[in-house]
Amino acid sequence: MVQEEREQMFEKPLTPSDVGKLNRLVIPKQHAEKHLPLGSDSGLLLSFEDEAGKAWRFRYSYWTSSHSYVLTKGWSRFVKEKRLHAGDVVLFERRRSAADRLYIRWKRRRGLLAPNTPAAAVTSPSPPPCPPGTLKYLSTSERVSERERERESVFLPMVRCGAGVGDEEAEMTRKTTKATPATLIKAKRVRLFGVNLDCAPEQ
Amino acid sequence: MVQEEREQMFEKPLTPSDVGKLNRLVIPKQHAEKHLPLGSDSGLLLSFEDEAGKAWRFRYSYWTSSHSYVLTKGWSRFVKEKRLHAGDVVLFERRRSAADRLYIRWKRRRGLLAPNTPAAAVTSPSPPPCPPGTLKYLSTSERVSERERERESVFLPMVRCGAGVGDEEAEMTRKTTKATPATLIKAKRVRLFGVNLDCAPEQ
DNA sequence: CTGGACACCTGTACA
DNA sequence: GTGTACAGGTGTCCA
Repeated sequence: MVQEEREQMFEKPLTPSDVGKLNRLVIPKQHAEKHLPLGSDSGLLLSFEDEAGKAWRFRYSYWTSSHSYVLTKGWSRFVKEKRLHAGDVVLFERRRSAADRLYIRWKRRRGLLAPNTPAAAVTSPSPPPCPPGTLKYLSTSERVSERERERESVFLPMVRCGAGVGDEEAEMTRKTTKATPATLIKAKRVRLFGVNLDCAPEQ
Repeated sequence: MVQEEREQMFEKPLTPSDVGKLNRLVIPKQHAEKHLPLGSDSGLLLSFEDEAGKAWRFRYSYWTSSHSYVLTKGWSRFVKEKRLHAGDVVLFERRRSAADRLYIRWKRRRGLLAPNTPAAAVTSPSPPPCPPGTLKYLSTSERVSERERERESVFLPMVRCGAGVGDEEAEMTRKTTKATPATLIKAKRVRLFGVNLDCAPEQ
């Protein structure tokens, strides 16, 4: 795959609620306001590309009741397909040369006993459905029902995932990206990150 | 009371959600589209008469997201006053000679052990607030709040209802009523069931 | 401030 | 496999 220069916007370690029945991801306010300005809109559809080139559309909005920015619609499908769990980390990136291209990546939670060991983390680019080399126990509630396994092929409660390993461990730079200040978002054409985007305004 | 010839449009066994906190009744699509055409309107106020002659106005609308027809505004008050529970059945009728006259009736759920026993069902016509001869325990969540008792007078957790019994068991014919095909609904004056109605368009 | 109304959303069942 | 129906939810608005 061609090397595209991307820069990380932010990352978030997933909470139990982020991967639970609430079907939403809370985006820390600081990151949301710096990188994903909502403007005056109540909601917005954003498209992120995963490591396989698959597009993921998420509804992005602000919940006044909880004063938080959230990804709602579409998020639960992502959680399911990627088999994300609490502690796993999602990373949001954008292409440096074209800020309208958004990317989403993920990595397994670092081992609790070796938090600084790079090898302890498994990232998304490999086989997305199941991280390689990990021994994972799926509780009954986590098991994928037979009827909607989508593209998965392993559904045993205890599965040993494929041997494919070796992935560039994303550099976890904490440096804040030099983001364009929040721009007013209107209708279909949106100026985001200083770039005009075609975002479908809801309804 | 004078014998008015009515015909049943449809009936629906209430689900827990229909009588719960969602404050809405889902009307099965087949029945909605056959008997309650919405036309191009997003919402409509329909007035139904109960067995006591009391008028009940419900907001009737279509939820595009779930592709379902629903009664919303006013429905929860009906559920409360009639003490409806999951499994109870609501019946929607119209007068044969004047299709603009809509009626709503209800009956208690049939006993699970004697599903074909007419006496096992209690219907609406008697004392509307509480079916006669029944000993009913209201859980805290079912209790009517002091603030919106409206016309009710009994609010004890455990109440023994009046002695009035004996009601004609409504014939549960499954025959589909020969309904007028959906007619375009516009503004205040509406053609419904082949009859012009004055329905207040919302907003 | 609270509850009702409202317009969304989703998992499941099923044809 | 895909789409439809709907039971069961959500946050937001507003009286």
